[in-house]
Amino acid sequence: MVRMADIANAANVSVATVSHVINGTRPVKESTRLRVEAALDAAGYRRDRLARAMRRSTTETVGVVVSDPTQPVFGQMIQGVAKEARAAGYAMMLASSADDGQQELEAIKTFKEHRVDGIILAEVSHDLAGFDEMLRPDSIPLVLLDRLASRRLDQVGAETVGPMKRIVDHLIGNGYDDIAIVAGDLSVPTLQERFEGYRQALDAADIPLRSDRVVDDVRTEREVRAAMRPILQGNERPRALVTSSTNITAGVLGALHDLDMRTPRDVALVSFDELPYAEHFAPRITSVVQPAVQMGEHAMRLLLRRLRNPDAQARTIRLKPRFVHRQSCGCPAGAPSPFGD
Amino acid sequence: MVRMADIANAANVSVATVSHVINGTRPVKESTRLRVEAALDAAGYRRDRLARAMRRSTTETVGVVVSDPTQPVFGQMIQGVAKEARAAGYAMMLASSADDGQQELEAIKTFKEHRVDGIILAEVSHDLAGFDEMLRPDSIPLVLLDRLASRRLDQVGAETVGPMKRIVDHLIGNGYDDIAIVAGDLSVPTLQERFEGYRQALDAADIPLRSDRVVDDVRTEREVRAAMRPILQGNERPRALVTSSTNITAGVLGALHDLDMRTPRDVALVSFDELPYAEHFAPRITSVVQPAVQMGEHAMRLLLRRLRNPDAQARTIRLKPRFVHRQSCGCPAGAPSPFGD
DNA sequence: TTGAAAGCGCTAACAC
DNA sequence: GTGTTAGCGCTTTCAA
Repeated sequence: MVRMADIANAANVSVATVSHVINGTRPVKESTRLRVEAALDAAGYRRDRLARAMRRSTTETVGVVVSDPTQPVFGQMIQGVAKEARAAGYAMMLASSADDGQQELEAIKTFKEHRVDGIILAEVSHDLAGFDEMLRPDSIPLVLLDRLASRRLDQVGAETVGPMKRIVDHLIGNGYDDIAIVAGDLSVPTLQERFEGYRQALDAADIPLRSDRVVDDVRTEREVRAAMRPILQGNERPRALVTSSTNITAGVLGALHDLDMRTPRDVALVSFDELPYAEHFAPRITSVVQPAVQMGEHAMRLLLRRLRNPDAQARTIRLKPRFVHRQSCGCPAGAPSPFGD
Repeated sequence: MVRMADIANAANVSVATVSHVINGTRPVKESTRLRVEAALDAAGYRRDRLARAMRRSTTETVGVVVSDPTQPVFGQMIQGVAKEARAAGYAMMLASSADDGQQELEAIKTFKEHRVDGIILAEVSHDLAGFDEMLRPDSIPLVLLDRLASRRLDQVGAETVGPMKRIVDHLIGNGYDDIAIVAGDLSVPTLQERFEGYRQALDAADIPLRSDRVVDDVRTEREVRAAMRPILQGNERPRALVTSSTNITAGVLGALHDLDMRTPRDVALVSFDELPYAEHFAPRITSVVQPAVQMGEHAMRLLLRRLRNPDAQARTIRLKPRFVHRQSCGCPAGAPSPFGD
């Protein structure tokens, strides 16, 4: 690699002048500047961000931890972060945690060793040990994405309770009064919130909450699939289902397939989170869609703001999801979307 | 951050000794070692990879460029790279190129500024300017993923011609003799190869290649959707379709939906590349599935090998895709998979 | 078995 | 308007 010293030699100036030409950090006589720029060009000089970071103690790099980059929603968040990072001249380091608190901590430590300026945690494990340490004000700037925690932290998520209530309301408005929720692991805060939306919708409609209509403590697609089979069989089955995440929806679809059941004919379905390419496939599932790309963008912007102003007050941003009205909720075909989009 | 010098002070040794204790780079007397380790622990020392990289001129970081992280197949590749990188103690920088040669070059330059040890290009733009420069032996180690180029480079891809031929053979074996291919942009090498597989299958079956059965020069899902409508209308329509990528398949599904057509009833369909969660949805599309995670793993391993041995001979790895036999190809239900899986 | 010190490439304080 | 130089935190050579 060609260094500043080489350029300085070629242009007959000091390294200081070269540095100032490159960074525009102090006035340089026109003729000198041109000479330096010519030398820079001729040599194909590229700055060494390592040395620069060393000296300035800022790497202009952010670390992003996601639980699973193969899930489209995380790909979208990554995309959003990457876009804003690039615009601000930041590089992005990425690590995958497999939703495991241990690996997540590991990744954070590695990021710190690399002296990233800040960290974005897309879907922090809810059981993250050493979480308190992150709250220490002298710790590295941190933004939480998707799964939120303390309001003392910068964080970006989607609205959950309201939208979930709204799609359950929609089912109720369609005449369903026996609605089950496949809620997933209720110790996860976001899933807990989605359940809360369901609860509120039933409450508002004076429908009693029945524990045999709440499928919780299921984590994987496979578990959901297995758990749903007995529930969907027989005449006692619920007439409508609400699902709380992509994987859960996938598991439910698996169970429906196993039983050769159709939606909305045999059971109505609405889903929080959408499966990719969902618009092309049957069943066409009425869904709440999180604006994942924008969430990533906001997270990066929040981090940049914090880097510029370390003492800024912590901010929590909740973005509105979109409602996509399709057929699985059992509305008459061609009916206008009750969601106003 | 606590520095080595602090540890050296605390343990009453020189920084050299601290360094050697941490890295195990020279024998240290047991008692000294214990004292240093105690001090390390007490202070919660974490090494500074920046300073280390500065001195050793290796960052133990790799750069990955993908064209679009929201596409599951790239998420999978990223996952594979991340896993192997972590196992080898490497950090991963990620940039998204939007399949644009300009942004791709930009990302590569930024990576070089950050002095990454090597770069993985997942789906290099086929029009990448300055490509020759990468072939220069003094350039930074590089591995191509998915879209391959010169055999003088390390690269990892999936087999294409053979598998494509095989699924077209499968259609032919099912009695279809009027098969169209939705080939996408044939200036993209991987898509060109897939087309070649189609051509070979027709050739082997003595079916003439008709230019009105080749839909090329379509790039986006939207373009495919629009282009397919006239082709699918009327009685002259092909009886079977082969699609060359996820986006193309999505566009075809859109067109089928627009025309209220079903597969395999109105037209049979097989797809190269699979849409995520495809197993849960109708139509259930017979597909060739690339082992994207393993491709990512191999790419990282190839890069590590090159870093250890810069003079190793360039290697091209082609992984076998899986065949997933479903209903869209029009085989009788319950027929055994002709693919032997 | 250990320590002193040079130096990786840059930025910025200070001097002229 | 420009140059000299200390120093960021580490690794590693040389010397003891």
